[in-house]
Amino acid sequence: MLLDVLRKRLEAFGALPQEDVAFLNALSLQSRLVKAGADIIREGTNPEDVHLVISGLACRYKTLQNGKRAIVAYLLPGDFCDLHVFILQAMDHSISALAECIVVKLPRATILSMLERPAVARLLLMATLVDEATLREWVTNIGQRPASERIAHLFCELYLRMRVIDAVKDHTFELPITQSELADTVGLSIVHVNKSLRKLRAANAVTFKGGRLVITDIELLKKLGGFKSNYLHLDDVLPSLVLDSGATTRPNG
Amino acid sequence: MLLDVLRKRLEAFGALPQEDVAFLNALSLQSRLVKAGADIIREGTNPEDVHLVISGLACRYKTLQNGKRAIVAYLLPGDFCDLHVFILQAMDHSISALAECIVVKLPRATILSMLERPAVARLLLMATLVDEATLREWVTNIGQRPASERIAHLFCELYLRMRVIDAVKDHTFELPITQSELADTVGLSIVHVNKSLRKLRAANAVTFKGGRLVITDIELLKKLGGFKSNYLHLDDVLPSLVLDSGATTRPNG
DNA sequence: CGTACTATTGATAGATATCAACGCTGGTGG
DNA sequence: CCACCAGCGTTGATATCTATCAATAGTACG
Repeated sequence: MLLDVLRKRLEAFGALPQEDVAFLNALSLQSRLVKAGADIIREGTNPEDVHLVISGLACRYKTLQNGKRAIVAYLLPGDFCDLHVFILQAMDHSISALAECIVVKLPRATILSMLERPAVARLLLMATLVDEATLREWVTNIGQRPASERIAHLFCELYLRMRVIDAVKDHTFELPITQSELADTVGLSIVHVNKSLRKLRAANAVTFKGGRLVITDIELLKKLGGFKSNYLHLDDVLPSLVLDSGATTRPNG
Repeated sequence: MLLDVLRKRLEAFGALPQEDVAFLNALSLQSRLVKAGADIIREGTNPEDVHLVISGLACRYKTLQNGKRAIVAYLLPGDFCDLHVFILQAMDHSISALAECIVVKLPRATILSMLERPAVARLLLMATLVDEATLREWVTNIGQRPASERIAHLFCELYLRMRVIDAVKDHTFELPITQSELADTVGLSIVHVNKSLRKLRAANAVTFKGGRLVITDIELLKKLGGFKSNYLHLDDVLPSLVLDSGATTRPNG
């Protein structure tokens, strides 16, 4: 089912009643294929439907008057693009596909029927609040950490988020972005990102190459990035995710 | 009434029915005085009540393992500290009073009764979404703009937010923070903040001294900071706030 | 086989941080 | 009342970090 990925994402925060799962499965969906590099939603518009990423990778971004671009969030499978169209008038940022994406369009009526289900509504709200917490962490990361640590922290976060949706295999996951996009994410120049990545690789922490991230030593990476996972609020539900899964043995992990 | 400031904040996004205003006025409130520098809520706790700032100035902040501090939001009168305690288990950041604050404690039951009123619930959700949009803007600001522009942008934002709660008199408002706190907000060193402030003053854009901000030329300040107010989503409701109020004439403003 | 885009590297320039010193202010205790 | 102290603001000198520039190479793609 297309919405499996949404269920997986929501259940990371808490179990979902069987009837709600059935409800999700019964929805008829209209999906759309978006090519890498294409915009899914553009700033200034007010989308008619709500968009949900099913596969691929997308990002929220802002373009500055000086021509620079800031990537302010990554959207993984199961993430909503624009759940706020109900409340706010116009998009204050754009959303673009970093890799080819499958996106489903959920009519507003569908969303409203989802919100009528308390368990679903609660988990949706929770996901929104975690998005906000993640932004606070990004402000902290970009504002206070030097280049290599900044990148290490981002990689830790993405690693955990990818694990939630079962996208990590053998300490490796697809991260189909260029160094240029990474630079726009962490607020560094391309060249400096390149050199910082080399440092992280030399430290035997992580290798990023060809749109693929190989975590060599997650504990080291966490230490380098000063990473604490509490802001993702997975602790209570999925303690196994919070603890490391690396080569080091952790029987209760 | 203590909650006047909340009403003012909410009505910045849309009118509130008379009966909802009456409802707010009828609430019995327990207020608390917090000294400057004291924590209102600390990371790791799960507050019993929801806190709302009535007067003064507070901030959300995070402390890093390397001892640095990041200020990730300012809380003005009418802002909630921890509306998310219903959903998330523990605070992932702390909240501290920058100046002496009056804070009211709203029992969870009170919040629930507020959420039962559609107009109030809608405006609360809207305020939450604007908080998130503001964080995206901060990520952009800190990540992409050089020092002076970064500070100019922050000042523009605070100027608009202060106007919403009628805290701007004569192009001037109280901003009771130190340069050190400003540095932790924009991700710069104290010394560099000091020098950047001097530049902004020399440009005749803004003067920050003694916890007070005097806007000399708001249009210039906006230009320096590359400021676009759309992310605050005041456009539809309070267009007069969005356009300039400065010496330059703008007949259709 | 060009033509982009991406990655990489070294050299240099520019921005920001750190260090150090000083003055100012408000409070505090003698 | 005065001496002292702590926090804040200010300034200049220096160190470090990061950006920019330039060149090269690899890769995908038409």
